[in-house]
Amino acid sequence: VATIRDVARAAEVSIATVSRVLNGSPKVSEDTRRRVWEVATGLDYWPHGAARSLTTSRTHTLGVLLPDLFGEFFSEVIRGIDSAARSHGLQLLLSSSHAEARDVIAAAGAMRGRIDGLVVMAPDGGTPDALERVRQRFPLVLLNPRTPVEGCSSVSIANLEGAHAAVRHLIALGHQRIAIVNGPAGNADAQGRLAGYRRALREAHLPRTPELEFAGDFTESGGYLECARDVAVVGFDDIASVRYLDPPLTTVHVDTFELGERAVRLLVAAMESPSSRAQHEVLPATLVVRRSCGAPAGDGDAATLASRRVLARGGDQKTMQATAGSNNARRHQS
Amino acid sequence: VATIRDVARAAEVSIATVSRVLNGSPKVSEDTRRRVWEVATGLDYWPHGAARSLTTSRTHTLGVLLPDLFGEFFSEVIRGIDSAARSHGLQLLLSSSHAEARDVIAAAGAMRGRIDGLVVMAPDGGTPDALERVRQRFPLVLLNPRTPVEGCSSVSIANLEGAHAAVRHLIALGHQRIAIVNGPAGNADAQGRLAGYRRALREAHLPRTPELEFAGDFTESGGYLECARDVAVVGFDDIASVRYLDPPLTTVHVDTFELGERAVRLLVAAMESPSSRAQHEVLPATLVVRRSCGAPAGDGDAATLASRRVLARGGDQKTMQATAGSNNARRHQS
DNA sequence: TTGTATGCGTTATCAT
DNA sequence: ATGATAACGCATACAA
Repeated sequence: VATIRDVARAAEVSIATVSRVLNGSPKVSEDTRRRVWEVATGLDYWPHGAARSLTTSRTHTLGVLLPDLFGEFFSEVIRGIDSAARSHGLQLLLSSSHAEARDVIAAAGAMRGRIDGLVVMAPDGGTPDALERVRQRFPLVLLNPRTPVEGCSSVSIANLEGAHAAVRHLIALGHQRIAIVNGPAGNADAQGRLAGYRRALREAHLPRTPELEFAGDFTESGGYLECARDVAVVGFDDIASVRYLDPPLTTVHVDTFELGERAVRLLVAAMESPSSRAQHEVLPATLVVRRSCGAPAGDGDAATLASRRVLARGGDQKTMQATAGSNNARRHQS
Repeated sequence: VATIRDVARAAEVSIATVSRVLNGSPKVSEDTRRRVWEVATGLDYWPHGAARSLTTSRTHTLGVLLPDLFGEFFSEVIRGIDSAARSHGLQLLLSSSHAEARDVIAAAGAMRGRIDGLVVMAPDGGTPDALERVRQRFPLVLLNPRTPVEGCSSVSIANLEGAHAAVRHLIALGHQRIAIVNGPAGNADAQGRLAGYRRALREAHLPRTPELEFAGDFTESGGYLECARDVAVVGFDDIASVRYLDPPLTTVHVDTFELGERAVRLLVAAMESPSSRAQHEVLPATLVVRRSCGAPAGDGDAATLASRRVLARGGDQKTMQATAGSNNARRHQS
């Protein structure tokens, strides 16, 4: 509970001098510097953050707004954000569960004067000009934005390309009836993936079947499909646990950790030179072939059989599944 | 960038009146109240958090110190913390990667003046009197403390009881050689689990075999065991993904979400009445029997066989595995 | 009901 | 090299 004034009194100097010592100003005699340090540690003095940032108008803190915290996807995003922030000596002010635009505004408003910049993962509903109001308060970086915001850096996922590669893979394996279990229609990721899915079908001259386009909710249970036939499955995001499924899930891999890391890098850049132009980075989404579409090594029947169980259990958080009915008449009973 | 003064000027009142309106003071005429509100929203005025908390000495923010952010365990803890905090209108200042005592001190110090209370999950090394220095700054709650701190609420996991139940289960199934893949020796969780493990052995009059007590690191790879025999496996923590393993993992279940939730509840209680006595809650750890120790329904052989694969892939974050060589001479080749 | 003035704990701009 | 002192943006006790 000691303030800078207490230290000054005890060290018999002015508070200005104490401040100089604490901030490592060179214009202090070695003698008093030592004395002040001793007194400060003796009183166990801790500077008051709010007071400090009131004068400096810097908080050394980054705000983070997420729609949710559930599951390995967000977990890794935060870890990436934290890692990058920490390497810049920045703390994290976290706030989640922002479904609507005015939630975002409210949360950002509560952060006014407490952060130097903000990372926002906008919710499905999209936040049209709401983000514009935020942007003129502090530097802003968007994570996977539904639509770009003027003068605002962003980093997003190559959803279209990822889904495209996934469906092409299934087609190459000989599948013809290919379904997509997607996210909500308004969701930016979902839209990109749907576009990739459709493009791949188009390129292969396969018909587009509305009944095979499911608008899920990115949850595990959302991945359930009522289907009694064997299917090949490919997921999206490659969260850690899917490789332990049986069979290991073939997925589109996205480096979620890096997603968060990059956002912070862009944010720091924007903070350091506010005049610099906004940058838009896109994280690659690459196909990782494991065994849920049939084993590469030839024991395809067993793998295909097993893949049915994976599907029945549902997918994973933030997971898109492109499914295909086997047209090779491989049928088994587990 | 509008301050309270700008609003006051534009509304032709004093800043005191603006402050009153913003904070919902009743002693304001309905007329001026409306006018101030209009001007404030017109100027898109956002109160400055640091300034506000400098005068009120309240921040509406909780600090959270964790040793790490990796995996489903911490993910759920944070989610629980966030959920409870949000229900109290509190924000979260997050900081992770605190291995040593002085890391904790440093992180807590950086939070001085920015938080109203602190939740700390102390690292393995333990933080003897370091936490004492923290405690006299703001209300403090410990998550799974290695050793209790005077006047400091805590919530921990019934590690001993959980491990005890797990080992008893294995013994009841007829296993005699039971190993434990644990965490670091200094870790509080690890110590409790080891005690429970040993007690169960003792009660069953089974010999204690030092070679079967492995000090792992709570990571997935740490769960690897070089063993060519079939084993039954039981994990600890019951993170979401283990039920999707094949066979589904029998584990000691801990409500990790609630762990975080409770910590915040205790913290809020301590914040509201600083004079109240410290409370120590213990979260139950109950055995959930799935199939990794043999199927309850009788197809034990197949399940035991499959369980070997689970072990070979390693356990999970924050997972203890009690493993047992089958003494029933059930041997299979996968 | 409203305004004035003081203080919250720092940093920074002046002097000295 | 050091010390007054004025901000920083706001809340509040006290006056009016």
